[in-house]
Amino acid sequence: MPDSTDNPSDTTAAAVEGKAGRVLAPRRMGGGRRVSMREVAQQASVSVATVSMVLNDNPRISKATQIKVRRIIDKLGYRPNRLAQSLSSQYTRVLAVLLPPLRHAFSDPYFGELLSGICDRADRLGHKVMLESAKPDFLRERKHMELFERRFVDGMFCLGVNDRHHFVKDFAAAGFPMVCVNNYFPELKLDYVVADYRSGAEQVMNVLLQLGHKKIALINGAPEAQTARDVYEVFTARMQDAGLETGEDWTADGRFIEEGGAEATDEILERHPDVTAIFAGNDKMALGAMHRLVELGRSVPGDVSVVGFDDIQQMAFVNPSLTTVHLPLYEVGARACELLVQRVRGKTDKISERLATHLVLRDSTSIVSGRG
Amino acid sequence: MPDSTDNPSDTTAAAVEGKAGRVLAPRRMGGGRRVSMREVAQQASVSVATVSMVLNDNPRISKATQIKVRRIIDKLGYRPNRLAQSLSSQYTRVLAVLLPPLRHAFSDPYFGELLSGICDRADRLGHKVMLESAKPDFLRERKHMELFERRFVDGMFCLGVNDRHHFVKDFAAAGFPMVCVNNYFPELKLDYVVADYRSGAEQVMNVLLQLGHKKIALINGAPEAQTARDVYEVFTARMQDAGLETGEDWTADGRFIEEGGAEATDEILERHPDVTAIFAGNDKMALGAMHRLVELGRSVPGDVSVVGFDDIQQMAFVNPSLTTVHLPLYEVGARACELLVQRVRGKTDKISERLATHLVLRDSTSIVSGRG
DNA sequence: GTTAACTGCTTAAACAGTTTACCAGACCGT
DNA sequence: ACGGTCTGGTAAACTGTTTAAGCAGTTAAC
Repeated sequence: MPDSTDNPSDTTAAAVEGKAGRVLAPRRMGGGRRVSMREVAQQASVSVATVSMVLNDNPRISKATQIKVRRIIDKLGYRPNRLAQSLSSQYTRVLAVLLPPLRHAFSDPYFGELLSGICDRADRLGHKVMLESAKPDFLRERKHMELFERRFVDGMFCLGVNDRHHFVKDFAAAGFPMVCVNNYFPELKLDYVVADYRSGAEQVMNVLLQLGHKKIALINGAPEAQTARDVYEVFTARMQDAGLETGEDWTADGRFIEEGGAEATDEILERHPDVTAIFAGNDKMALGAMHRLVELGRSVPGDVSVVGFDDIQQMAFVNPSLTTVHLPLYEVGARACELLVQRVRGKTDKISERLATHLVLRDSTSIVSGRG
Repeated sequence: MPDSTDNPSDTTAAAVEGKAGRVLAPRRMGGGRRVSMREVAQQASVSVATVSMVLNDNPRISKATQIKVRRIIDKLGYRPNRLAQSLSSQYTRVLAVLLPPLRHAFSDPYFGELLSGICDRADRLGHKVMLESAKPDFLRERKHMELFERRFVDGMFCLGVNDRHHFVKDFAAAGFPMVCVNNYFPELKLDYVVADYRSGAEQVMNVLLQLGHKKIALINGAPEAQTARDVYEVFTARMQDAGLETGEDWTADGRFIEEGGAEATDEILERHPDVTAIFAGNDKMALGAMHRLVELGRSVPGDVSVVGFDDIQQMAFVNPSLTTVHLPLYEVGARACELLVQRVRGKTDKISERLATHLVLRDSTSIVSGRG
């Protein structure tokens, strides 16, 4: 297929291309001729300062000049260069989202929902969003600080952080706006927006106890996260309140992933074959648990009820559909974005919010079976 | 705060500040004192041009000066301001990802995987990634062009685009680097990287036919996408090759979502209650189909085999685990990123690639049942 | 009728780098 | 001793905005 002559005998195509008598000449690729404020000013017979003020709706410009300049702007198709704007003004109007360096973190619907909320709201507030992954190298080279120091961004969202991530303190120390999204650090005084994990866990325990379950296990993820500890505490407290057996051996770590949920299920079944309900700290672990249970010949919810947490998209469509706690992740992201923008604009008082959660009853839970 | 006397009782600070008796005074929050190239130059007793050349490893700088300047840079903790860098140089080193305006697009693992690949590779290549959603307003206001014109970005990825998205032509017309990620336009000569949908579909058809299926239905998404048409064409061709019944009524639109997959399944069952296999154009529709089948009392794969497409994360853990075509979405994203960066750097010859796909056999498929 | 305030715009100094053109001194051959 | 080529560096122009300070001309105040 060596086709050295391109488009032979094609005389019409170029003309057909249409619109603006093409053949835009050699000017460097990247679009025609860039128009600067200078040229607008010249054509309008005013100074660049005037053009700038017109663009910023400065009231010191007369109506007449406004219109005259705007007309020229439209005529020339002028677009202000935002690098220059940001350089001389205070703001970049860009926010960064720092994601944990998990394998393919973006494809996790949990982070996806948060991200959706952040991006949509940022857009509405006139901000751009930049993505970063908190890899070890990234942090070691202090790139998270560089983002601010080199004026890439005005503010930062931290997702999926926990007590082991000491870098979260750096931002506050340097005075850079940052908000933790869906996690918090009671002792650190950082800005945050979270879903109400405690309330969600309470609702789960209520329904499981009401269904008559007495042998309930908890599969949880990183205990380094305050939200995970919240769930654990509620679980333990409610079991004790009900006078039921609890403790370390009724808990297993599922690392917040499907495989982990499956393995944790093995552990639990080994220690307590008579378990009748499993409460998982997120939906992915719940899915792993259900999968393993079915593999081992236990029916869900017939033999064992399973409850998840997060309410990510697919969970309404797995078999059986999963009972879970709906977290308003989209809203958490959106709200975090609003608060961060306020911070960037100079708001100084403490910023934190807790959004309500609610249980979604589906088919993975049922009244305890005979032997329970 | 009327402070008519400037810097009262401050005799030393002003002198220390250096250069132009500054009076930087109440420096706004956002980290301590920002160091500029100027100050590095002064302390090192060289010109700013020299400092700039040191930073850019210009060979015209002597080893001695290199070291001297770098020492000062480290001492002062100087970080070049990238707004100024981008303003005077050619590049911003930022790429944009344009996502379709689907409800909560980010939480779709399909886009997530592509995004992961893009971001990881961009990071390695020294580029930042910005997120945008192609909402109607966004396009109407030509914000997709503004991103380039206002020098926000050097290049752009388009995800989830199809023939209805006329804006994809705008980039090429204006000479802005853009690459289509996992879709393509045979007649448009745009840069793209795709997974090999045809080969994937061939593999699916091979296995279904080998398992003895004769009544096979296809649930597909937007026929406006070339990749979807590829799947459809292979499906039809292979059915005809095998002398089996095919046609419009053996196909249904599932809009690429779970609900759509479920509804499409209803349609198909109504038209052909004797169907023994369903081939879905993506995993979400396959999940919806399985859910509906089970709901209606048909067992998977006992009564009906189901095959998906994409191989998104959770599909190994649903019940039954889904047989599907693995698309190397992460690699597609990563490769697209490499190609886009080449384009940005001036590469001019056509850029396009097709990455291999392979079938992943799991538990949602089996040999055709008795009556088949 | 002079001073004061306001209007509407301009000038020029930031902002923080890159890059081109030039220049002084060292080195070299004749 | 003199012109030519390197070397390593500098000064200045340039990127495209914002914004503080300044300045005519008009109006209002006393």
